Amino acid sequence: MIHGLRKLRFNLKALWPAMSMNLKELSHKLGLSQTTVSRALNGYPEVSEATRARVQRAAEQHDYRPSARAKGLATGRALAIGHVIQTSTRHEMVNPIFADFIAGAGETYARNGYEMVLSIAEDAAEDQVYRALRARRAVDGVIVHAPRMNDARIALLNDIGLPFVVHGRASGITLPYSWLDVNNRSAFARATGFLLDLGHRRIGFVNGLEFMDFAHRRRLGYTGALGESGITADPGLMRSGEMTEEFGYISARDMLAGPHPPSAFLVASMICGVGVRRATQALGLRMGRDVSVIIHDDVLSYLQNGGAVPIFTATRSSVREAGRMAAEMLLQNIATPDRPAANILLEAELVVGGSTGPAPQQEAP
Amino acid sequence: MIHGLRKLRFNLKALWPAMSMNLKELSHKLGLSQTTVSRALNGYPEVSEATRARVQRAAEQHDYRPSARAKGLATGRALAIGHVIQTSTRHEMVNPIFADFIAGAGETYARNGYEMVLSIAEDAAEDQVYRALRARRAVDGVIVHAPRMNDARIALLNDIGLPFVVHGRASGITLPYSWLDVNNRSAFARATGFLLDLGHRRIGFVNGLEFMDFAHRRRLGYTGALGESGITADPGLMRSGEMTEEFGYISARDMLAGPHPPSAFLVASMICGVGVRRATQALGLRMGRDVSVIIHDDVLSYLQNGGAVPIFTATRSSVREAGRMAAEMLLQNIATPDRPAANILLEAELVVGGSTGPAPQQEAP
DNA sequence: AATCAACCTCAAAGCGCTTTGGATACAACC
DNA sequence: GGTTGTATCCAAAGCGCTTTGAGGTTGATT
Repeated sequence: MIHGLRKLRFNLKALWPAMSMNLKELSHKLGLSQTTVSRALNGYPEVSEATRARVQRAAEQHDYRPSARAKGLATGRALAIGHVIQTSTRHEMVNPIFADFIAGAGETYARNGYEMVLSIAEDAAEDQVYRALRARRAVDGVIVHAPRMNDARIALLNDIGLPFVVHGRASGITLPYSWLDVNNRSAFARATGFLLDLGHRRIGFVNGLEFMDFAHRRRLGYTGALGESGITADPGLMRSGEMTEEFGYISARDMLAGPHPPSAFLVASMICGVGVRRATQALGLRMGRDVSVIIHDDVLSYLQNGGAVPIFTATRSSVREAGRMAAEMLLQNIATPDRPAANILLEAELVVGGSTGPAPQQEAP
Repeated sequence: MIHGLRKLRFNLKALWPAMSMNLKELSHKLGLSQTTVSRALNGYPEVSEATRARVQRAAEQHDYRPSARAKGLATGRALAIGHVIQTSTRHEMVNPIFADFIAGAGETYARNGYEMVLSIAEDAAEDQVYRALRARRAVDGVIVHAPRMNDARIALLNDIGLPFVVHGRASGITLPYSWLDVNNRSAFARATGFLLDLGHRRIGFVNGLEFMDFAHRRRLGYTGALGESGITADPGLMRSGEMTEEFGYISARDMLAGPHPPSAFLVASMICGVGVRRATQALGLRMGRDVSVIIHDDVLSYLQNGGAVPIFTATRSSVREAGRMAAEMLLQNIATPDRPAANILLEAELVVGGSTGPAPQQEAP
């Protein structure tokens, strides 16, 4: 029985289709040593140009490509970058930004011969995922997504010595680390200021979950700008939650139903904005006239903010571009281990669309 | 100069942090051979339970995890599945479905100890990406996304002998292959029938790009159902394009502006549906009264179709669940190479929301 | 003719695991 | 006592690459 099992396994391996061309066979075909062929293909100078050309041609012809694992084993580098996506069972939400970020980062990896490996981390087991990634030498580094305030992952990764770049920042962490972030605070302060200039005084704020660092900073921007104009933020005008369409809808609907409804909204994302729009229209209000709305636009490829004329006035910053840049940063960190932590702070652009206008005149009571 | 370069490379490797615990060291610590430790950890019966327990405890304690590459090299399997995401430069669109599908598939992989590797394929170079994946033994199999009609990838993958499962199907391919698909044709036929039953006779169809197989089948469902009711599809009521919000908006706006506007729309996705809604509302029409709308809902986690009461009447099928199932299918195919091609056809559910209602009475001319 | 670079090329030793084909010890059986 | 199991364990041979340290060939220089 035991031996039967073993034999089965063995047979499986034997049945495996003839493995593709490998270095040994290729060098044999060429009448060269493996060393020479390897050197020729990896651009070492110890090989004559004539030989190199011959080798390269043969490699192409036989569609030879070195085995990723053998190469990795020999060189000690994985030539792969990890992205850990968190999918909590509580809120089964996949970050909608993820796909575009990945697409951007992927371009950078492809250009540099790196692979991208994705891991799913369920809730608490997150630490284990990073640890495992490191222990199995599965990746040379990771991108940390969606940092929370005081995010524990940063210390963890420093501890276990796995190079990383954070997309975003983590307030409360004092150690230096590499990050790339949008200036959420200034973006939302500016948007708030824009609404104030239009005469709005009661501005509803539909924010993301505020333990997320970006949401925290956005709130600071919002309250700060109000404060500078001598306005105290009204707790009744602030909502925080997972950024779904439904959340935008409910938040706006409830605020508009209150005794002192806002005349404008500051909204965390395009998707939320769609929900806010649904709420305003359900009440027969027109966006840009009766109610002004500013959203944050991540320039997601599948949810563009209109065509030539933006639908929403928005603070804009491409998450795909962020992906490209973050990946580049990480690859540099890996290539130069002693490099000090690098930081990039991107400023969002304010684009004016049809969703904002002067505050309606206050009706006499 | 050359030697300087070499030395640099060498030094880098030397500087590399002390590699984590490996089998050799662990077995030495335990006073056992590598064989025994390996067997103990991999559940072979030739090891006493006492030894196994001792080994497992030590492994945990030292956070030992076998190197993925060494293991892969030794076993001949990569323990990784590839997903190729296409990002054409023409239309810089990332498939919005992708993130949720991946999340579903990732759960399956995680449960089975597999990794997920993503590759970006730019336009034409797609073949090369699959070839490279195979030649470098980077993955044990791939999931094929977004198949087109007569998709050439299926023949290619069969050729190079890389196990795969298609998410969707490819009309025109006669060879058997494994796939998992939603019954798009019946779903759209049913939705069309639903609208016809409500008295709608002019039904606009906002479809995806029709060289995509799913869009092709949806169209067959739509025209088929119309045909059964003795209605010939009006070319002026059919649009096909990349499924963005803007596309939905423009399509609906233009059709509604025509001489014989439709009283209902069949729409390819939730995102498109949002655009259609924007168009109807811009014209002062109310969804569910003046204009009926049915969308296809992939149950994306970040774009749910409302809360308890669906916003849109929809044909519904969870893409995340599809990811889970497709991944399972692929893992089985890999485990049992001679297994005949498996197919799963999921039926979409029709959920009735607030976006549909009886056709408005025709006004007398 | 001898020497010396400069240029090519190679055999062999890892990288960290799995797997094969024994080896060893102990008990049980005839 | 010798044989046969049975339960444990091990040394060593790969897997496919890179890299080290050396060995050959040329052709030019003394």
